[in-house]
Amino acid sequence: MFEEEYHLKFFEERGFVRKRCTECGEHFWTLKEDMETCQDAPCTEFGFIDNSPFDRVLTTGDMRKYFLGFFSERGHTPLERYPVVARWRDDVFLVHASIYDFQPHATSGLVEPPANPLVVSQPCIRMPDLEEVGRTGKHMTSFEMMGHHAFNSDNNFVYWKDETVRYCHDMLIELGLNEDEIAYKEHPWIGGGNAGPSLEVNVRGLELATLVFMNLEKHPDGDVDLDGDMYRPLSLNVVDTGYGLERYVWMSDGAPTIYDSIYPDIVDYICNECGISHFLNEKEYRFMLGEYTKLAGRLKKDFTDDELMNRLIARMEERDYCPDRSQLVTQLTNLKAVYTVADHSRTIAFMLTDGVVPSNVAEGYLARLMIRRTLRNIDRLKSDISLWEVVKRQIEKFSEIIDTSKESVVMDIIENEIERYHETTERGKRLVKRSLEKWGGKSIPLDSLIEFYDTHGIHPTVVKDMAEEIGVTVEVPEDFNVMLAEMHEKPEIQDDGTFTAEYDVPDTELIYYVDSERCSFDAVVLYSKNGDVILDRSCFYPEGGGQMCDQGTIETQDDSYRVNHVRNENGVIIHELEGDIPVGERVKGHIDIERRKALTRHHTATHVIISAARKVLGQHIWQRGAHKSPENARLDISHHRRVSREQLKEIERRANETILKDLPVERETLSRDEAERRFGFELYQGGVPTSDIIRVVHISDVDDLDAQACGGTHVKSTGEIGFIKILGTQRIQDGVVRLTYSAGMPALVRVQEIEELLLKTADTFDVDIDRLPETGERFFDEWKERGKELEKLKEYRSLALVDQLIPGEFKNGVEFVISVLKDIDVKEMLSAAERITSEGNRVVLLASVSDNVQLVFSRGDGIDIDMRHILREAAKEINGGGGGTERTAQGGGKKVEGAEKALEQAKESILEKL
RNA sequence: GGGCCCAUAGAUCAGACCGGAAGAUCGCGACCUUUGCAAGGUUGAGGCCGCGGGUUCAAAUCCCGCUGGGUCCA
Repeated sequence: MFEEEYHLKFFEERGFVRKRCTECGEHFWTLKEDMETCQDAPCTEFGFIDNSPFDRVLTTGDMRKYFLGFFSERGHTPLERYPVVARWRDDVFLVHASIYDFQPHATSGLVEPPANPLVVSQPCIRMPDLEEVGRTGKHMTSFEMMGHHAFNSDNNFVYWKDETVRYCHDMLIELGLNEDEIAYKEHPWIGGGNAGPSLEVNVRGLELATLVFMNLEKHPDGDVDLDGDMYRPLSLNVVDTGYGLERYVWMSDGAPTIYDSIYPDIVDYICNECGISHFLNEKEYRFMLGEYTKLAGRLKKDFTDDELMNRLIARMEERDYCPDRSQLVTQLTNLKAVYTVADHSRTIAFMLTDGVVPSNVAEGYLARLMIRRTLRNIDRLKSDISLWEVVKRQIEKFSEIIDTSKESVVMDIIENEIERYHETTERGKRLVKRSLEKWGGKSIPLDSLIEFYDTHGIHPTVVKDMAEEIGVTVEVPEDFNVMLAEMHEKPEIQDDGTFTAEYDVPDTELIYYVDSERCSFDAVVLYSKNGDVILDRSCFYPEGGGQMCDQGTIETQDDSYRVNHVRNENGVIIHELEGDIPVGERVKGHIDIERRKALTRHHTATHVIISAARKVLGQHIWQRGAHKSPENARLDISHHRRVSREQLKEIERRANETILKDLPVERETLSRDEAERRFGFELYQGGVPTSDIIRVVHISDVDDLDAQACGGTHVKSTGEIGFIKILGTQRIQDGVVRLTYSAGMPALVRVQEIEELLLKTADTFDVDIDRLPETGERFFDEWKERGKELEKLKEYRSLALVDQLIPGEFKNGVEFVISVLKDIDVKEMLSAAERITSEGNRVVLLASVSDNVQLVFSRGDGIDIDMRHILREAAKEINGGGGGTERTAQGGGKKVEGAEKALEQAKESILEKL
């Protein structure tokens, strides 16, 4: 694939030869005629451990600086790194590669890239290799991808394959590498709807960079077939390179594992705390670990741990070391947990400081997953090491690239997560214990194991450990995870086929941006079909940014049409009305200005609220959704705890303070690039605009600057909002809190309503509203007391009832106690019947008449009749039914006048059966 | 965004599948036993069975909605 694409001038000039890897069969370019393999794992074993090919030892900071410097000197603009959570994209949660920063809008050509060419060191998070972390010595969940990118268009060619490879090659040589050692492996690249040729840069078993040349995009009409999908040439050709920062550092110091290279201090700290010896300056130990990493890197993913261990021991014995197998296994198992904690803690640090709030949904879940995994590993190490302590060390260690300002919030979040983890494990343990008791020494069935994990979050290994403590073996199938995955599998959601229609009209002139107070306008009809009317210009604000649309009327010379809904389709405003207006007609539009004003107040109020919430709850607050109607508005924010009453009142107080200060609400139209530079990604709280030019709305305050990219309508100054009343909070998801509030007149109306409710309630109790709480409490207490008293009295009454009913009528040696009562509870009748039938040879047939009829039939132990049958037959007389026990049945019906007859009938059938 | 689960006494949970008088254990109070403690015994208090509807003669139990919580997956 793309074979012809790889014959670069650079390769030719320098005398590279194209070879085929004897292991994997892929082609690669090298200066060394006799190079056999592609120099990537598993074809080539790591050859840099304790044997660095570089001429210097680098720290992560050194390498980052070096790389950025190298490319700056060669005309690249260095960029600040982006957050690890991809707020500007809706297709992914986390940044997996440096190019993600510029997708989809810069790579598609819709938006200019922030610089061209550019260089960045972008922290990335990759979860798919989670299980490999700590096991292979090289996998990490977070890493920095250093990348230099160039965006080539028809009228702006920057550089392409040749220069890219040249840069990479020069840099590696500058680091002291012998150029003979480099292999450029051909590796067609497909992903994210794009494709193109790519070269992997491999040295001594490690892939040091990937140079991707994106020049194709997926398109049904394309004529390039890749894996069954059709692709066509891209208008923009993008140089997408990725250099794994940590790998350079690792290669430079040749540590036995990447973790020992990147986090030696953290690894030491964890080992010390857990009492694990990890002395890399001991020759035998260092050799062992290095060989382990080499083997783990060389063997394919499906190796068994046993095989690996055999080979490792064999290698050690070659050196005349005599390892103890079980000790080795224990040490490596412990190390795996240590490395996992070291690796995950940095990922957690990146995620939380970049504003991810742990949750059960979206990227929040990924954060929780990392935290739980880490805590589980800490548990496995049987240590009381504090996760917060490790994360804190990571934040400090990587302060050059991690935001240290959020420490206190991050600590609070982690503490909260630890608490929850412990609660879940405790609850889980109790559940498992009960289940083990229930299955009484037998193994727990697989279904229960799945339920424990899927529903209660208890990992099967936890169940296994607990079961073994009490001597029960539990089999956890090897493919447990696969089974779970299959369970969750569901049919793919079909594209519903809806598409936005293309209208052949120019974009509508948006009057509401120019003059937000204007409520009537003249316009010409450009299009009208099925009630969808398009004008050349409009005041009508379409539904968007969580703000409901305007309503109003459009008038022609003779008619007036009500505008029910307004929408925006790619810059064209569509007015939905009942009927059509001929194209070309001149019309007058009027918007419902009161509705608009209410919407506007709620929109600005939303900005005020989010700013207040940030101050009260913390800088991690992020808008997860918002809705503004004329009556009220709601704002969903990311937050890890419930918002307390006090915090709520404080947010409300601050919001109203902002109103009282009557601060100007400023609108600015900025280039995307400038807006991002000035305000950061916090601009995109409400979503990411697709345009190059952004409208930024900000409320200037002395100590705060709330800025958002926002297309909604806003008041001129905060005083116009009048008054904000928070109506309530809701936790709509774990980690997401919804605030509902009202602004302006609707807020007052709501306050008045609440006052009404209070007054009405106070009136019922005949007290002042101030005394309502204590009065309510008193009434509730008294109500409970009376309930208890009533219970007692009824008990007495049932005693009296017994005396009143006996003796009954004797027939066939049985004493029949039969009575139709009035307003007696079933409970009383049961109680009386129980007493009566406990001695003598008695049958009790009771009915109580109120709105309906309740029956209680009971008999002494000596009489062998199923009272349920008797009762069900009798209940037919009152259109009812019943049930109970053989000895005592109860039931009832609706036909009050049949009560007597029912008892009579029951007596007859009992006599028949005696 | 999708799935699953839970809410009953101060705490932990039965009861729910299959509707028919609200239960256990721990904790709390009193008394007994004991020099005292620990422990044991006797006994008692403590429940809008999360909220609101519906079905039914009858709902903790079945159905619907809501609220609060847990959990797995993308």
